[in-house]
Amino acid sequence: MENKQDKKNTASLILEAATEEFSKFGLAGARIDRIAKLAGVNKAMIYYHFQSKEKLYQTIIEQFVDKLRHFFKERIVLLDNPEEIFLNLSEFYNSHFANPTFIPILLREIASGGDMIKKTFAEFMAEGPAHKLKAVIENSVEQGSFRNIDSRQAIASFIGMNLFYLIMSPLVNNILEIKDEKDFREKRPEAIVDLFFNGIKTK
Amino acid sequence: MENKQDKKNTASLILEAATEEFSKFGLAGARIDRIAKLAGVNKAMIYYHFQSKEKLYQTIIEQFVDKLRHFFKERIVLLDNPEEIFLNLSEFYNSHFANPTFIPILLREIASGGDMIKKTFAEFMAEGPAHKLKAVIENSVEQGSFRNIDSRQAIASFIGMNLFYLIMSPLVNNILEIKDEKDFREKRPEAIVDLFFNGIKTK
Amino acid sequence: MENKQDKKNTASLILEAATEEFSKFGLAGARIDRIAKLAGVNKAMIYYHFQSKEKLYQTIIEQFVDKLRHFFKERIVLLDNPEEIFLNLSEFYNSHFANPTFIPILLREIASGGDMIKKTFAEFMAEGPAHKLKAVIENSVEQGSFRNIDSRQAIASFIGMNLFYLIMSPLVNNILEIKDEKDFREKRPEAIVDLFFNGIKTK
Amino acid sequence: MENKQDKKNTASLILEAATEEFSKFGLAGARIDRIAKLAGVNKAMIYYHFQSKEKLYQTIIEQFVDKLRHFFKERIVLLDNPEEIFLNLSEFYNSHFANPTFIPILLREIASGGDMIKKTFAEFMAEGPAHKLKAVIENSVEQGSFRNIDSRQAIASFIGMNLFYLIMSPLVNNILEIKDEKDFREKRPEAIVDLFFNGIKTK
DNA sequence: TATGAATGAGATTTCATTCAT
DNA sequence: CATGAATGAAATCTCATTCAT
Repeated sequence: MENKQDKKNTASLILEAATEEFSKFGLAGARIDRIAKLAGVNKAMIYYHFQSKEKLYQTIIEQFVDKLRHFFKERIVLLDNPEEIFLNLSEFYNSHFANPTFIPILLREIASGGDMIKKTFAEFMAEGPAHKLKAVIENSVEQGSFRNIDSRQAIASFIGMNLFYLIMSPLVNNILEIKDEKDFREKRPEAIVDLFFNGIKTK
Repeated sequence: MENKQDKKNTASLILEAATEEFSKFGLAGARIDRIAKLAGVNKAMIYYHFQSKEKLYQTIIEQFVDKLRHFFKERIVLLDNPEEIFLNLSEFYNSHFANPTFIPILLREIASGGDMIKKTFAEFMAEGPAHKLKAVIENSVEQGSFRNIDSRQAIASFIGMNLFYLIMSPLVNNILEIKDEKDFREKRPEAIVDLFFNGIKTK
Repeated sequence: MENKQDKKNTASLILEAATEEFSKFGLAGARIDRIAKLAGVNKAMIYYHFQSKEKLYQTIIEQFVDKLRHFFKERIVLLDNPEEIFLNLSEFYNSHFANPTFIPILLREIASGGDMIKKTFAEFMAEGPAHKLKAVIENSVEQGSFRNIDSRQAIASFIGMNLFYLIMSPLVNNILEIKDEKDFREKRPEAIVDLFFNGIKTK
Repeated sequence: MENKQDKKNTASLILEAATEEFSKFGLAGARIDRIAKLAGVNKAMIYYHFQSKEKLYQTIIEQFVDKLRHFFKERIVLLDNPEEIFLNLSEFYNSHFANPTFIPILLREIASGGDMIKKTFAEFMAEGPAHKLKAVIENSVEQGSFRNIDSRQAIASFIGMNLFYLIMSPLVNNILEIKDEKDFREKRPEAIVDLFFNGIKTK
C-alpha cells in the first residue's frame, strides 16, 4: 500500500539527484558517485538507465526545454492587446525562469556555447516570443501607437530586462541591496512593462 | 636583441593559455595538460609559477576584476547630466563586457555561486554604477523630472537591458536573426538609453 | 502447432548464440549480454540453464569434442590398406575441421594452454588417429614398403599438412592467392596423400 | 654505475610484461593492473607511454611482425638450389616460430580474424616465402625434376608441415608422446625436407 | 521458466601534482 | 627555469551474477 509519492522509480530518482548535481557543479564537475549516493541507488544503475554521464546530462536539458516549450504552447499565443502581451510574457518569464536549480545549468550551457541548448532554446524563443513581439511592435509602429524604433533593439531590451534579473538574482540582490526579494520579484513584471511601454509608446 | 613583444615570459604565456582554456571549459573542465600545450610550456612550469589549478584560476579572475575596476575609475564618476550618465554607462558596458573570452568565465562563476567573483564584482558594481544610478534616479524623481518609480526596479531593468545582450549575444543574434551584429552592437547604447529615458521621465 | 524445427528451446538457443560469441571473442572477450540478445532470451535464463559463463563455455567445448569422438568412432578404425587409411583420415579432417565457428575456439583453447581441450582432444587424437597411424607406418617400414623414417616426424608432418590449411585457411588463401577455395579444399586430401605417400614409400 | 642490463627503461619493461600477459590471457583477458605490477611500474605509466590497452597490444604485434620481416630479409632470397631453399626455409621457420610467448598471441590473432596481423603477416609471407617457393616449384616441374603437381597444394602442405608442430607443439607432444622435444625439434627441418622432397621429385 | 532491475566488485582510464635531472 | 617521467588518488564505466516478481 504505497502512495504515489513513495513509489518513485530509480530513473526519476537519478534524474532528480543529477539535476541537483549538475546545477551545483556543471557537467565536468559533477560526480557520478555523488549522484548515485544522493539518489540512493547503485552507481551502475545510472549507466543502466542513462548509458553515460553525457547522456544523463542531455536528458536533463531536454526535459527542461520540453517543459518550457510545453508551458509556452498553452499561453500568450492567443492574446491581442499589446500591453497584455508584454505583461503576459513578462509573467511567463518570471514564473518559468525562476527555477534556482536550472538557472546555473542554463548559464553554464550558454557559457559552453551549448550547441544543443542554443539550438533548441533559440528555436523555441524565435518561434514563440520573438516572432510574437516583432509582429506586435512593428504593427504598433505602423499604426502610430509606438514610436518609430528598431524592433530588434526593443525586443533585446525587453528580454534583457526580464531575464537578467531572473538569471542573476543573487548578484543583483547583492548589488542593489534587495532584502525583500519575494516582493521585488512579484512586482517585477509590472515594473518592467510599465517602463518598457512608456518608453516605446507615442506620447 | 628581442623587443618586448617577442619576449613574452612563461608566466604570461600560461595566463593567456589558461584564460582561453577556462573560458572554453570552466574550472572543472579545464586541463592542465592542454593549458601547457597551448602555452607551449612544460606542465611543471604551471605549478612552478602558480602553485595549483585553483590559484591559476583565481589569478585570472582577479586580473579581470582589476581591469574592470581600473576602467571604471577613470570615467562616469565625474558626470552630472542624467541622460549623459546613462549613455556613458551604457557605452562603458558595451565596450568592457564584449570580451568573448571573459563572458563564459563570468557566466560560470555566477552559475557556481562564485563567491569570489560575486563578492568582488558586486562590490565594484555597488560602489560604482549602482550607487551612482540610484542617486541620479532618486534625485530626478524628487525633482519631478522622472516618474515616481522604484529606483531598484529601474536599475535592474537598465543593467539587464545592457548586459543581457552582451552576455547572450550568440543566443540573441540567433533568436532575433541579427546579421549585422557589429552595427547592432554599436547602436545598442543609444537605443537602450532612448527607451529607458523615455520610459522613466515625466511627459 | 509448431513443428520441432520451430520449437527450439531456450537452452539450445543459448548454446547456439554462445558458440557464435565465444568463437568471435573468446571466453574472456565474450559478453553474457550479447549472448542473451543474440539468443533472444533474458540474461538470467543463461544462469538458470548454465550456472555461469565458464560452465556455458565448457558445455560447448564438450559438445564439440563429443561430436568429433562420435564421428571418429564410426570410421577409419576398420580399414586396412595404408593408402586408404591416409586418404580416409585426410578426408575426415577435411570434413570435420572445416567448421568456421569452432576453429577460432580451438585456436584460443590451444593458445590458453587449454587444459581441458588439451586433455580431451589429445586423448582422442592419441587413441584414434595417432595410434592408428603409428601402427600403420611402423608396420610398413618393417615390411620394407616405407622408407626407414621416424614415424613421429612423419605423423607430425601428416597432421600438419592436413590441419594447417583447415585452421588457417583465411591466411593461407590470402598468401597463396587461392580464389577457387571450394575446389582447392576438395582436392586437398588427394593432394596431401599423394605427396605424403610418395614421400614416404620406398621407390 | 649501472650496466646496460639494469637500465631498462619503463617503456620496454612495460612491453615485456605486457607481452607475457597478452600471451597468457589474450587481449580481452589481460589486466592492466597485472601488467603494471609485473613490470614494476605505475599503472598510469602504461597510459603515458602507450595510450590504451589496445595500442599497447598493437605495438607488440607490430614489433613481432617487424622482427619477422627483418629476419627474412637477411636470408633465403639469395639461394638457388631447390633443396637448399626448402631446408633453409624450414630452418628459418623452426628458429623464428619457436618463441613460446608469441605463439599464443599469434594463435589468438588468427582466431580473431586479426585483420592487422592477417594483413601484415600475409603480405610478408606472400612477398617472401610463398613467391619464392612458387617460382622454385613451377620451375622444377617445367624442367622435369619435380612431378607435375599443383604448386599451391604443395606449398600449403610444406608450410603446414613446418608451422603446425611449431604452433601446436604442446598438443602434438602430448598426442605423439614426444619426450625428447629438443631433439625432435632439431631434427624436424631435415625430416620435413626429406619427406617433402621425396614426395615431390620425379623418381 | 521468464523478465527487468539491481548489485558489487573490479576494470580501464584520467588528471592534478611532484620528482629527478 | 625547464623538462620528461612518475605518482596516487579518484573518476568513469563494465560486467558477471542475482533478485523480486
